[in-house]
Amino acid sequence: MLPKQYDPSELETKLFKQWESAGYFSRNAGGHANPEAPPYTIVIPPPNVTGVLHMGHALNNTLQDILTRRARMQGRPTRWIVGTDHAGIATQNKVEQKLAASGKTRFDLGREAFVEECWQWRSEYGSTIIEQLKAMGCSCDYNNEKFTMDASYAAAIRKVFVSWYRAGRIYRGNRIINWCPRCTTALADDEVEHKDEQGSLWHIRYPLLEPVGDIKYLVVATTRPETMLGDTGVAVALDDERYSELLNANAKVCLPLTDRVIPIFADEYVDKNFGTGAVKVTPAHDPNDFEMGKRHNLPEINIFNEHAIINANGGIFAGMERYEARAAILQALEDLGLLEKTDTHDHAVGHCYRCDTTIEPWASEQWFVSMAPLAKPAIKAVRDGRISFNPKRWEKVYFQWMESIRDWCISRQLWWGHRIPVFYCDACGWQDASETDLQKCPSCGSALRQDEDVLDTWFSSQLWPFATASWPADDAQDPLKTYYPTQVLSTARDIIFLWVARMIMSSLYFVDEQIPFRDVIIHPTVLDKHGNIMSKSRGNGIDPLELISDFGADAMRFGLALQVTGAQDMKFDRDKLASSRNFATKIWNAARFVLMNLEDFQPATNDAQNTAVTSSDSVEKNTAVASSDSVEKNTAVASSDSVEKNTAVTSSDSVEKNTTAVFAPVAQTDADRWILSRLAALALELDDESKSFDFGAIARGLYAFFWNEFCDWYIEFAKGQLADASLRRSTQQILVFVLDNALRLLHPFMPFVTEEIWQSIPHGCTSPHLIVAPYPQTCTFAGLHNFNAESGINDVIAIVQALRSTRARYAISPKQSLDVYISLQASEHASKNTYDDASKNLCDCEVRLRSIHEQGFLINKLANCDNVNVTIGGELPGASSVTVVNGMQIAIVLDGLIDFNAEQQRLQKELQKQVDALDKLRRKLSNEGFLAKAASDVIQKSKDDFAELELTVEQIKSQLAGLKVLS
RNA sequence: GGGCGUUUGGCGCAGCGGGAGCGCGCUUCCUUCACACGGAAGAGGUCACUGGUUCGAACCCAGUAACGCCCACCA
Repeated sequence: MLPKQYDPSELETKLFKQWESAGYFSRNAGGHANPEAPPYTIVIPPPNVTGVLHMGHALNNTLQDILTRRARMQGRPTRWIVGTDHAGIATQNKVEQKLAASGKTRFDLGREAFVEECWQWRSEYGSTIIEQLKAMGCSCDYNNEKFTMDASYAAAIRKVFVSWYRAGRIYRGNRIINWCPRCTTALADDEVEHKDEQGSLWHIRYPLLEPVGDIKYLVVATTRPETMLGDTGVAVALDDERYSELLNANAKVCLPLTDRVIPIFADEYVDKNFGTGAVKVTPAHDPNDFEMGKRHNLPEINIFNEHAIINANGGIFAGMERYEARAAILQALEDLGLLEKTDTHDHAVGHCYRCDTTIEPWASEQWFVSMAPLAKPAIKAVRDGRISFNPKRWEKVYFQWMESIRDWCISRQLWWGHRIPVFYCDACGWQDASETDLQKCPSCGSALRQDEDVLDTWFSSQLWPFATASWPADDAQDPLKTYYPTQVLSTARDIIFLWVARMIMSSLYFVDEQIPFRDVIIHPTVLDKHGNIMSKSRGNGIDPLELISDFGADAMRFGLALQVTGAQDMKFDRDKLASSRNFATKIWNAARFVLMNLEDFQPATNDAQNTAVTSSDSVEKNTAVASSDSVEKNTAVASSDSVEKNTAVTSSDSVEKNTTAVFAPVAQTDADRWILSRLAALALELDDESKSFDFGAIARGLYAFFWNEFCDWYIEFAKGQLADASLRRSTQQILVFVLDNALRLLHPFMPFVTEEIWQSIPHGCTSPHLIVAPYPQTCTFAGLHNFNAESGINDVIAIVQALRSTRARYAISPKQSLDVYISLQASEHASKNTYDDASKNLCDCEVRLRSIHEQGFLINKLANCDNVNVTIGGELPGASSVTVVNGMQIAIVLDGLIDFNAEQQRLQKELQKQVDALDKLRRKLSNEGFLAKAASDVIQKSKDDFAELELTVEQIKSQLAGLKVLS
C-alpha cells in the first residue's frame, strides 16, 4: 500500500538507482529492447563542462527524456547519448580565474601546465551538470559519457581538419576578425552579439597638406575616434561634388596627432548622404575600411595590442587603454580646434558572447573554413524534407542564414582546446596539416613547429552526432551503419547557426552524405514571469534543482512540458508548478483509491495477450504507427474500422486481444465502457504523428483524461459499482487496467511517480519496471471506442450536474436526498442519433430511458437522490425545479421549498438565452449561401442543433406555463 | 533596413474557418471512508485595432499599433 503522502524527494533517488543499476539506459534497455525494432537515438546538446543546470537545460532535457522514454517503452533500441563540451573560452576563463586567486596567470604556468590544470578542473567539476541531469530523471546512457576532448574525438577532429585542408576548404588568411580583448582571441561572426548603444558621432577636421582654393580641411565623422591613429586614407563618394575639387587637385591630408600624410580618394562604399560624406579609412580596424584599403593599396597600421591597448604605432598615446585613448585623443583634437561637433548616434556595437566585452575589429592571420560549398547540400537537405525543423518556421531562418553564409573563422588564440594540426618548418618553409603529430620536416629534416592556435569549440561540436558514434571507425561494428542518422535534435533557437547548421553541413560532407538527424526541435526560450530573459546579471534565474526539491522532478517536467507550444518564448513562474505538483498528488491518491479497493482482486488472466504484448510483432506495429504511412492507418482506426469493431464490443463487451494489459477487463456497465472508450480516444490523440512534438497538447490531454474523466467521474462511478457484488470484480479490473495504461502513457512525462505506483499495482505485466513496460498502442485500443456508452454517460453526467446545480441554487444540504423525475422527449426533426438503433425518435428515447435507468444507482449515489423516475414524455410534478438539457426535463421535487418567482426568473433567462441561440441558427439555416456552400455534415449538425434547441425552448416554455398556473 | 514571434476573462496560456476553453486567482458551499496539493456549484471575455476574403472569421488575407526576438559592415 502506498503511503498517504507522496514524497518525491524520498522516492526519486531510489527509483533512479533502480533504473540505472538494471541497465535500462543502455541501447538494449537491460534486455528489454527488441533488437529488430528500428533504433532510436538522440544526442544531447552537450552542456559545457563549466555548466550548471539552468531552466533552458531543464526544459530541453525534459523534452528529450520524454521522447527517449517513449521510444524505449515502444521496444526500440534506444540511446540518449550524453556528454560534455570542453567549452574553450568558458573553461579557460574558469581556470584563469582560479589561478588569479593565487596571483598567477596562465603565462606563469606555461601552455602544457595550464592545459593540465584545465583537465584537472574538468575532473573536479566537469560532472556537476551530468549529476543534475540525473536529478531530473533523464534516462541518458551515462555509462558511455562522451567529452569533446576524448582521444577518439580528437582523432575525428584531426581527420575533419586535414580533409578540409586538403580539399581547400580550410585556408589561412589575413582578415579583419572580431577580437575580444579580454579573452584575447578571435571570434566567429556569429559569436558576436550586437547591441544597440547610444554613442556619439564625432566630426573631426582633417587639415589638408596644402589648401585647395579656400578649402583648408575636410571633416570626417566617426564613432571610434581612437582608430584615427591607424588611418591611412580618407574616402569620399564617387559622385560627390563637394569633394571633386579636392580629388582633381590630388589633395592630401595631414593626419592630426600623427606625422602621417594620407591620400583622399573616391570609393563606391561611401554614402554621400551620411555624416559629412567623407570617411576616415582605417584598414586594420574596420572590415569595410579593410576592403577599401585592398582596393586602393593602403597600408594597414595596427594600433592595438591584443588587450586593445594602443601600441607603439599610436605615438604619444601608446600604452593607453582604448577608451582612455579615445578621451585623450578627443581632448587633444579639441585643444587643436579640430573637433567640429559631436552628435549623438545610436549604433550596434559587437560584444563577446562569452564575456560581453566590446569587440574590437582587428586585422590578423586566422584560419577560415570556406562555407558556401558546404552550405549548398545542407540547404537541400532541409528543402527536400530529409530534415524537418519543428516548428517549421525556423527553416526560413536557417535558409536565410545559410544562403548568405560567410566564411567561418575557426582559429582561437587560446590554450584549452584542439590545437590546429598544422605544422610548419621554419627552416625550409614546408607546411602541412597532419592527422598525427609530426616532429621532423619531411622535406629538410628540421624540427617542426605546430600552429599555436586552437580550434573554435563549435568546430568540435559540429561533429557531435557522428564523432560520438565512433566516426571515423570503418569496421563492421561501426555504430554509424546501424544507428545513424539520429532521430531528433532538440535545442534552443540561439544555436541554430552556431551548432545545428554546422552539424548538418559536416555530417553531409563526412558521413556518406547522410543527415545527422531527421527532426530538429527548437523549443521555446524560458523567460521569467515578466517576460525577461533569465540571466546571471539580472539575477532573475530560477534554479531547476530548487524546483525539484520544492515540487518534485515530475512536477517540474510536467509543468515545463505543459507550456511547450509553438510560441518562441515561455514565461515561467515557479508558482505555475503548483498545479503540476497537485496533479502528481492527484495521480498518487487516485492510485491509493484503486489499491484500497483491491483486497479481493482477481485478475482476468489471459496468457495469449500477455505474449502478444512483448512479442516482436507488436513492436513492428508500433513502428508502423511511428512512420509516415501511419497517418492512414491511424485514420482508419478512428473511422470506419472502429465503427465495425464497436458493434463487436457491445456484443461481447470484452477488450480485443493485443491489449497492453495482461488481462482483458470485462466491461459490464456503461461507465466501464465509457472510461475504456475515453482511454482509447486518449491513446489515439497521443499517437497523432503530426502532434508528436506538441508536448503541451499531449500533456494537456493526459491531464484532462486523468483528472477530469478518470478521477472526477469514473472513480466516483466505481465507488457505486464496487459496492455491488455483481460488479465489484469487473470494476476492480477496469480500475487497474485504466490506471495501468494511464501510468504508461504518463511515464515519459512523470517518470518517478508513475514508476512508484506501477510497482505497487497488480498490472500483471512481466516487465520489472514501468520504464521498460510496453507503451500502449493505439491499434490495440481501437475496439474500445464505444459511442453508445459515451452518450449514455454524457446523459448521466448532465443529470448529475443539473441536480447538483439545483441543490446549490436552493442551498439544499448534500445530506438531504432528492426526489427526481426525468421526462425524455425526442425531437421530431433531429437526425442526431448517438445510438446504434436504426430507428429513431421514440425508440431512441427508449434506449436512452433504459440507459438512464441502468445508471440510476450511480445518479443516486453521485447526486444523493432517493429515486430517479424516468419517463418518455411523462408529466412532471408541479412543485419542482426543472432543468432542461439534452432533450431531458429534469425535475427535483421541492415540496414547500420552491420559490416560484425565482424559478420563473431563472427559466425566463434561460429561455431568452436559448431563443437567441435558436434565432441565430434559424438565420443560418435560412441563408441560401450556407445551404449551398457549407459542408453537408456542418449543415446536418446545424439542423440537429436547431431541432434540439427547438425542443429545449418548447420544454422551457411548457415548464414556465406550468409555473404560472401554480403561482 | 530585413525577417520572425506575441496581442483571447484579474494573471499565465490553449484553441487557429462552423458551440469562446484550461490552469492560477475570485465568490458560495462542503472537512462524506483516494486526495483540502481536495470536492461541488458559480461569477468573469464585443478573442489589440482597421479593412478585406467567405454563406460563416478569435481563427484566412492586407494594413495599423504595442511589446519582444533575430539578422544586417551605414562611417
